[in-house]
Amino acid sequence: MLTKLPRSFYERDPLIVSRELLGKFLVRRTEEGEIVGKIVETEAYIGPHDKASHTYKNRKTKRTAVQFGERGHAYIFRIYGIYHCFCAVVGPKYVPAATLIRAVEPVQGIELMRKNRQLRGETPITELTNGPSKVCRAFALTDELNGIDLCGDELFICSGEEEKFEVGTSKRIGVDYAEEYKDVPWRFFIKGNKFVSKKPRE
DNA sequence: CGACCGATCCTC
DNA sequence: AGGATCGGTCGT
Repeated sequence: MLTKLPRSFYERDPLIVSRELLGKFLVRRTEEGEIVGKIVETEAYIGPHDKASHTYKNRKTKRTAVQFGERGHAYIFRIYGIYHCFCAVVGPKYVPAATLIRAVEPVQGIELMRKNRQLRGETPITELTNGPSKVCRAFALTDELNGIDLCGDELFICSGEEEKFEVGTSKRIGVDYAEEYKDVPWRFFIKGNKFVSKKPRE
């Protein structure tokens, strides 16, 4: 039994939301079918003070605009020209913050995920969605979905069966330029889960 | 306007 | 270890 998260879920402290998104289910509906994955890894980007955040110093551009809007929408941006990352806009109103979905555990629509990923040979299932851009490929998340309401029916997040797990934390990945914010423990993951992406460097 | 670089991933 | 590939950002 899956229940769509209400907007109020997203309208809280980004660090709380990032941690609580673990174990929740990301659902994507396309014409080809439904794709579901359990969120196993997230990162918080808390906005104006966070030097790793796209909205550091309240930077508002065409790209970051959705982070300044209503909470509970999708922030999807292009990275390295060819890949995408997917975040949920979270936090108190008017503060541009987001939670990056770094990895999910495939639950439903696995063949569709494989097709969307367009990989050559037999890829182990653990490699399908264990990274932010891999999730976007598998779930067919592109620029067109940037800004979409996660309280709608095309892309949303649900709570499901209560599950017990230990939460691990670490520094965030790929933000070593962020000076005093590069080592803050704002990456959250389900301990022992096989679908978590690479570990950060020491 | 030009140069540089990234919340990444795949292939060599 | 290197390449893909393009928009944001900053310096000239």
